Amino acid sequence: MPRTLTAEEIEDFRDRLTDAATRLFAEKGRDAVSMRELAGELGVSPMTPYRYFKDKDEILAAVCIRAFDRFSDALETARANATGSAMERSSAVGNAYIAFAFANPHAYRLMFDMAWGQEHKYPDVKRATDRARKTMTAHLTPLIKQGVLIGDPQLIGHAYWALLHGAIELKLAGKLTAEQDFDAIITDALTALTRGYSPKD
Amino acid sequence: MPRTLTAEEIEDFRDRLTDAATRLFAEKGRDAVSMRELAGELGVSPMTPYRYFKDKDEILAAVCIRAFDRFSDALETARANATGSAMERSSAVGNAYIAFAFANPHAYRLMFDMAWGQEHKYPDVKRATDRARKTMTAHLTPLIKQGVLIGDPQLIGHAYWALLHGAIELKLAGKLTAEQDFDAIITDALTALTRGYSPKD
DNA sequence: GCGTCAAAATATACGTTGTAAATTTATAAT
DNA sequence: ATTATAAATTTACAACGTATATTTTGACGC
Repeated sequence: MPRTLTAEEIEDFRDRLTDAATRLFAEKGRDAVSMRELAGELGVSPMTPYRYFKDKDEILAAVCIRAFDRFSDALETARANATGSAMERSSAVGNAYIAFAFANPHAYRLMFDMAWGQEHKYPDVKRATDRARKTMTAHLTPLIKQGVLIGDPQLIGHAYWALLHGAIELKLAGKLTAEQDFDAIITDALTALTRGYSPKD
Repeated sequence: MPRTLTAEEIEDFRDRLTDAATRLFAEKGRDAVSMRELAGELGVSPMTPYRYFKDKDEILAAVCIRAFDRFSDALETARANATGSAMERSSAVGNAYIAFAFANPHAYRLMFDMAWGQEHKYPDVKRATDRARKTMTAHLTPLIKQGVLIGDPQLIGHAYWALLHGAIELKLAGKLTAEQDFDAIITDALTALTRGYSPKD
């Protein structure tokens, strides 16, 4: 009988390949990295990755999931380390969101490019997304409980999410010029949105 | 002496090819349409488009510019046809924005995918973007003049832009589930943002 | 009208891609 | 040691964008 790969060996290979893919995608973008280059990075022949991943998309999905998890980690850490009022701690989460996106633009883009209407193919992507969603909305509950913000936490969370995501995408896509400064826009818009969700006066 | 193409003939071919590309990209997405298929659509050999466009990216840029122009047209038409208060007419522009994005998801994505940090290569893309930017902010000026909204029109315009764009991208990327309904989110968020930019009570 | 010359169009070809299929290598059980 | 087979590699293929080579075409001087 031949040697068979253990679950740990499989997991280890997948991890190493996902790490390499994450690094290379971050440097050059998704389409600029070939399967051959990816395999070469691990010192194996071009077809070996296909024993561990169905195809390139599945590797992409793994990178996407990892990115979402690092993202969630970053937000949770930011919140855990933040001090001050509930509002200040929530701001720290927002800042961490922005910092992650600009520190990892390719990964950030991949997180929202994966699937495009076929996310059902990779349920783990959905799981990672849902974790991030919870992370992004959880910190709002205290604010609403305290009456600092008024409304449905889910709706408020997604409003902030959409605003941050949109501003970041505009910036990454080069749609904001020097005059349309990202920091000025996001500061102003976050202030307005927060004011809109605040109680009267 | 051989026959040489007139400026109109060149323009005509470019138009026809851009139209075909727009249609095919809309159906199948950018990467699913090959140069060979594109040429076949016009009944010419695979290399003929290269006499009229430098490469596939330049065709993409042309499609992107056309999309931005149709987009600007749609917003301007919506505003021109809208009746009621300045606020109601601005809402019509927002609705037209959303309608365009969901009616032309691939074109919409292409508008914000083009370039990614190398938009300087296609100055016409920037021109088309700037027209859209003006269209999106122009209708806010009356609102500010009337005191319905308070703030810098550029900043307010980009806040709405970011919010709409972000929510649309989240929806198109499949990040909003049934429970996280797009209409509920965008309605709530737009209301809050508008309230945030409104004078005190 | 006819050969001529260059623009326009096409045909061919190349390197690269993702990956299917065929082949080789390596190892656990007999 | 032989054998069976998982794992890895090699080979191969179709499709891609496009560079280069070739053919077609039509306006000009004669």
